[in-house]
Amino acid sequence: MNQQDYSRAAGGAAIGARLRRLSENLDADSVRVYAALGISFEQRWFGVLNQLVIKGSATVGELATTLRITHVSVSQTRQSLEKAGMVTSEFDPVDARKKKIMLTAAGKKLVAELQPIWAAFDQAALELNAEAGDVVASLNKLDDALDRQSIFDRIMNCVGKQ
Amino acid sequence: MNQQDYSRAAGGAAIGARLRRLSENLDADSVRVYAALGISFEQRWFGVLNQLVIKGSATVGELATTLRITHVSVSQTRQSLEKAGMVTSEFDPVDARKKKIMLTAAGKKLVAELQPIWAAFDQAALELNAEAGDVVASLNKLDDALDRQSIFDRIMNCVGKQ
DNA sequence: CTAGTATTCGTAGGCGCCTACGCAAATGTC
DNA sequence: GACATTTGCGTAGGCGCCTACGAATACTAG
Repeated sequence: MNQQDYSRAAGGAAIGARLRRLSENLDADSVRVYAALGISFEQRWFGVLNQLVIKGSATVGELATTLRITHVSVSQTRQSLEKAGMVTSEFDPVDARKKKIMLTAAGKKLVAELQPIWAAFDQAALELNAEAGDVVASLNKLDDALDRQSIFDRIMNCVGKQ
Repeated sequence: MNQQDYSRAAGGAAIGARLRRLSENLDADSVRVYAALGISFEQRWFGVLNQLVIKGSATVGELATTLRITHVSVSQTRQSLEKAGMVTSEFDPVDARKKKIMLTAAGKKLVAELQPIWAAFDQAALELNAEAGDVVASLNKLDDALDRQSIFDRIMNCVGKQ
């Protein structure tokens, strides 16, 4: 057996830990990439920054919905980006509860620097996906399966049947 | 397009976020399961507890290696388990640097209660895996591919080629 | 035996995300 | 117009994991 023994052997209850470890490894390597290229970029910025490039501007709530994370997380990312001078925000004149976020000049410059790196990510992801027998397709199916019935429901059913 | 649009469309740099979200969903549902069944159990205990069942006892370093996490994380989990009265620990008489961890009576009782739930997890995971077109096999291949060449190396290669 | 090195575990603080909760602005109801 | 409800965003604190660093014990040369 190889070094993935534990993850591969420990059964269903360990799958969460396995995915977490995988995502943390990806994040850690991403951080190394940005550091190696001398670009000051935090991993958590990606989603928001990427969306701002696409949409031009967006509110906290819109970003949360699109990125499928909480508005709290978006709010924290906004603060981080704002502190770093990459975005600015202003209250919507029509609805003062909403806060619109947009790129600054520095933010646009950063994004421009990031484009080739993100392209490299895409390329590497395609390679890896091919080597892994289209793991992305499997993840899509997994997401769909979880939409049909949550893990919670599935487990409670199994427990009930015992 | 469905609600996974963003993750599915945002390319390679978002795959980490996607996996993180997936693992967090799994963890969250697991917490709900234990809560619904009235069992006081923390998700991070799983790896250590599971290994102690298998091995009887183990040191911090051994657990870290087997679980493929840092000794720091194991140390923190040990403290949590010890505080909850599920394990005890003692220094190895032969090598006083090592700390041996073992289940208490309460810990063994907890593990006994958990067995049917972990079995349900296994069952649910098998179902899900079947629905997702053997996502576990793909993850195994992905781990193998990353062993061959890290994400970091792959991306730096791509960046260099541009 | 002693000095330097390696091993083992711990604390401090950070990551990106989360839930719980609070506040202010907008909306609906009477 | 007054009041409750809903909506949008924020703070506080927690999750499981991490890196950086430090302390104590064991090992290795000379």
